[in-house]
Amino acid sequence: MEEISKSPVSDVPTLADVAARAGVSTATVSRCLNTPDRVTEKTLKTVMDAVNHLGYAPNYSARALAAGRTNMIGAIIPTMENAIFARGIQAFQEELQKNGCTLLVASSSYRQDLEEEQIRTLTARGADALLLIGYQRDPQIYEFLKKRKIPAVLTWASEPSQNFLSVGFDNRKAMKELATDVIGKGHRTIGCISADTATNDRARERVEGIWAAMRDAGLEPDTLQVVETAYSIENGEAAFQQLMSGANPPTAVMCGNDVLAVGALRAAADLGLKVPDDVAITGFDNIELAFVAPVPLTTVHVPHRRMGQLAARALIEALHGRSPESVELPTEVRHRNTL
Amino acid sequence: MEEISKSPVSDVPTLADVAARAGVSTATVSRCLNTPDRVTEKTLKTVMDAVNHLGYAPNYSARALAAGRTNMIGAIIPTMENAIFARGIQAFQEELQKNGCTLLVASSSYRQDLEEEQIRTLTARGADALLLIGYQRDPQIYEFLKKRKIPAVLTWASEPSQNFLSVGFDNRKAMKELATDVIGKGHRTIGCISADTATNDRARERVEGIWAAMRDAGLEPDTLQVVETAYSIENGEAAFQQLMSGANPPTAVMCGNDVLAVGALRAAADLGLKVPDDVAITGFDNIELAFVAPVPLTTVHVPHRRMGQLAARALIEALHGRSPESVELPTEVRHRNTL
DNA sequence: TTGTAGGCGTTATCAA
DNA sequence: TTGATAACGCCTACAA
Repeated sequence: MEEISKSPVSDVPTLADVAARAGVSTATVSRCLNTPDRVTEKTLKTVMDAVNHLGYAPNYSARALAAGRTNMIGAIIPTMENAIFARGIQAFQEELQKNGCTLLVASSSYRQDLEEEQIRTLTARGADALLLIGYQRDPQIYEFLKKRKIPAVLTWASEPSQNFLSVGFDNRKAMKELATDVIGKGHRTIGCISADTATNDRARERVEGIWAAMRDAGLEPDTLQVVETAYSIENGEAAFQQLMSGANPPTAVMCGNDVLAVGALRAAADLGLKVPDDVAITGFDNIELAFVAPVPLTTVHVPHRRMGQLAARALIEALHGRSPESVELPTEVRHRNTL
Repeated sequence: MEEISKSPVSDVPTLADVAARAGVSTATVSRCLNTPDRVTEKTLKTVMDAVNHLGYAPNYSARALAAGRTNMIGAIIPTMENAIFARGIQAFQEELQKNGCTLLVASSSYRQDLEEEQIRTLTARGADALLLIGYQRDPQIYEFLKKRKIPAVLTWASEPSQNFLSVGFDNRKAMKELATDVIGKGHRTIGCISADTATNDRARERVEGIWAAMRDAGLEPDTLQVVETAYSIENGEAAFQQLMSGANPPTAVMCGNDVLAVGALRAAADLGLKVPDDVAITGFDNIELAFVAPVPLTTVHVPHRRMGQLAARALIEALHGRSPESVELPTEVRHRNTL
């Protein structure tokens, strides 16, 4: 990595320039910009005229340094590639913007070590607050954030201990509800395609939700055939094939998300299996893919946009020194044609 | 919008703290961090020990203020909601990260006025460089960037005049190629569902590509039936219905992107039309949706990830004071089952 | 190789 | 209501 050198500074106007032109002090200009009510209407006008004339825009680095606050909020998400997080983050960003904050993003590629690195990077960059996905991470990270007094909101999950601010939903409950429906349809041999349950709390809770439903129905949870794989259509296909070629192929395959489910759907078609007659398949998230799929997917609807919006509000609240409450959003089984 | 007040500053270590602990000056610490080669191995070790012990992390606001550079690069995209931009932006971010830069994002909701506002915001926030989508915008913006000496790369398009740095592809050529195939299949009555051609250069060029192919084939371009609408599956459905209920329903409907095409596909199914027998439908972008669609979509493949990566590199080059060349990436018609 | 010291553009405290 | 002025944390000539 080489040094980046900046070309000779272009002369962008500063507070001092505005002050000079308006014939006031820089302090007054600053007030006009930040607390207009603490200034005479007349001086305000004079100053704003100067601002407009010069095309002045504040230097946020300087402002951040002086004020100890950047108005930037960071979000670290596993990936930007699929619609799962995109919708929520889009809403998050819109809400931030309404409140004068800018979004700083980083992606962790579903890796905990990278996430930790990103957290340090974004905080060093001055992120005033952070949006994180899920709750499972090294306790040191939480200590770090606490020590630095950086509010964080955990999303796409409901933090069980309630020790942290979270705006999300109960993955376990949501999946249990769907699993109960699956079992209600008479399925007794069930398969599951999941993301890595060791590091991904959302994935783990979803699997646990299936187990819970099985127990409630008097089924032996151990009979759930779980295949763990990374989220992608291709992996969903492979996992489905693996499940169906086993000794005791499931009659229903519950997938950790819609992307995997679409893969399963394709694999089923390749195997000549009719969905849902030969095999039932379910998803999770209710992204576009779900209702555009070859067979419209029965899945769990998650209020992504609302979650992003509320997460932003919670963080803004926290930055205002208030103590926002965690919120658990409702999810809802969306019945379509694969169950 | 209310003031955000920060809680009493948590004591995060500063350069001075490190210097004190290592028994050197702040200048030396700064050198250890930025130009390790200009420092004794011994002092480097002493200093780095202190850094680690204190858990020091640089304050980027201060650094930015002093150095006149933030190492943040902004991207303003029409929307983060769908996969069209997500894949490219993800790659862009990954490449930035490799080079020590952080991504700042804003979305313009496909509105030129908002985009302009975002450009000003991100530059005020200190973005060293910018990624923009398309090339059509108020010339004043380009002047503004030039005056501020902020490198910008135009993407998802090839800037025709070659006056600006761009890393993208030729929308016109790409769509012309696809249209030529459509015509080659014998279609003479063609429809087109496009985004707003007045403000969206990519959309406009794609339509022009169809016209060009028609002219080459001796067809009258005016006979192309164009419906303009915002990108969404629902709008694609509505537009398709509108086209098919016209006096002279097309036998082929070329869509401005895959999202619209999927909508068209659904509408066709609702109307009881077989694709491609009764009507051909094409997309653009080749996002996941395209090959998962009820009928796998014939579309134009765009190298999104490569584009994002090269755009990042171009910007980094520019920040190093070099003059990167624009690059036009090849696209390629992906034949599947809807034509 | 290292230290000194000025300055980057704002904010915010304190007087006036 | 306004104006001086001291931070804010770091970088970088310039000296030593």
